Amino acid sequence: MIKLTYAEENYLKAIYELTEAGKRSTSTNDISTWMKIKPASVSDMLRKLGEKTVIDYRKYYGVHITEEGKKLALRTIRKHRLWEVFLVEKLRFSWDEVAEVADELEHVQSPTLIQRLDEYLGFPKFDPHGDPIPDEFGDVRSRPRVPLNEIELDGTGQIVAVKDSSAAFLRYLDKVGAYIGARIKVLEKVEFDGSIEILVDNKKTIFMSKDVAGNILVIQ
Amino acid sequence: MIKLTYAEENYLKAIYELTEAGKRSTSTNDISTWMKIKPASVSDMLRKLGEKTVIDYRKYYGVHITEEGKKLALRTIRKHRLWEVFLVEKLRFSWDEVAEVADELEHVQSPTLIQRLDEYLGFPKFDPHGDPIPDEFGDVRSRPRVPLNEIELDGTGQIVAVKDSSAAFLRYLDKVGAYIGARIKVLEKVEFDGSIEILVDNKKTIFMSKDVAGNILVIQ
DNA sequence: TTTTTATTTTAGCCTTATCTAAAAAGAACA
DNA sequence: TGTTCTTTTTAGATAAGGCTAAAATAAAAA
Repeated sequence: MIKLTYAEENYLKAIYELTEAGKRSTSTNDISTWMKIKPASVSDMLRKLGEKTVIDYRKYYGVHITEEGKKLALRTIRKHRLWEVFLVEKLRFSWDEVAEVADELEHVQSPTLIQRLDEYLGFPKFDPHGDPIPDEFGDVRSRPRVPLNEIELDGTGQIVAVKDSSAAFLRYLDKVGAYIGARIKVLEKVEFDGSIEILVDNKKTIFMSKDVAGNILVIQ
Repeated sequence: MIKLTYAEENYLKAIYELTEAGKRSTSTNDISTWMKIKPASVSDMLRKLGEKTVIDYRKYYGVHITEEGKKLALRTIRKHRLWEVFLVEKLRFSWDEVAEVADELEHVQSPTLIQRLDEYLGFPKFDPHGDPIPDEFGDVRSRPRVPLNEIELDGTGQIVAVKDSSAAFLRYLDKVGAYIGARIKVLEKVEFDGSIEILVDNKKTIFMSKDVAGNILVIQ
């Protein structure tokens, strides 16, 4: 059985997240930027993760995650997202405050704890940001998600996630009244700048730039 | 503001626990045995904790905890015991399974998290083992606790804690029907071996050796 | 194809926290 | 008061995970 340290778990999670977004590999520099750790340190860690066979690592040619690595990364992500649900639903955290605390909680080692937490929360399928929670076997039931700016005029959908999940952006969304789970309808699409007007939950209209809309993911 | 590492927090908690039991100081060897860490490592850590002014440390003469240290230790203990309550009351852990998981959870750094957890649990005053939970200022409202074997014949009381909280001992107690919170009455005290017979919750009688009774703490 | 630039890796250093082996200090006893 | 035994500390090693500076490699430009 492969054992990972706290730091190794963080790297593997980062690599999974960076490679899941379509690309199949990622680079030392990307990981360095994402994790705010110097490239030299990243190189060294990639060597170690390669030796533990959770990634495929060819010097100078980037990183692919292995099946074994994917399983371990998903286990961490599952824990992270379950804790986020707990923080928001049970402890009244707002959805832009949970990431930091969940980053610590996700490393607590106890299969029973996670099983029980999952059960206690009613086996949630999505975290407060709308990201899917892998099941205990690492399976993710994901629905196709489309950036809001790509929805056609009069098209409807439900906000399920954001691409940029910075606290600032999440606060902005809360402020204007867009939140995960909101039902939306596209009322207008402005040709020349790509900005749009949407109706939220059949009661409130919001105007947003193309950039903002591009950061919001919906299912139809 | 004094910052402690994960390991330093563990040492300080151990020192607090070892010195709270009446004694005002503890030794390198005691800490070593308690924490299962070699004396040489303990010595080194005591030097560091001394420099951080959370303990008074004079080489070869044992350790006293300072006021500052006591405050920090109580903060960790508060977190540990709140998590224990959570695990037992919300996640159906049995009270002999929680220590290990709580030892990890107690190091999560987030004042908000602990405040909210406390509130969510209804501001409990005692953990599942009957030990008091310090409030956010480090105040402990503790009642005088007496070993069960010291209660006089026909005396009554309530089980609030155990001295030896090993999983084996806790399971044994559960099995015979003695649990934290149980109301007890001493029905008989056998002179020659110190064993006793008690009535639990006015319905069940239990016979126990002096050793077992000495490990059970009650309030009168 | 050569040169320049950008990326990545290696080498060497630091800190934390552990260990073992050896030395030092204190306690117990003759 | 020495001598022996126990406890504690120091010295030096190791492993993890970070850093900076320098070297190596790949990619881009001339």
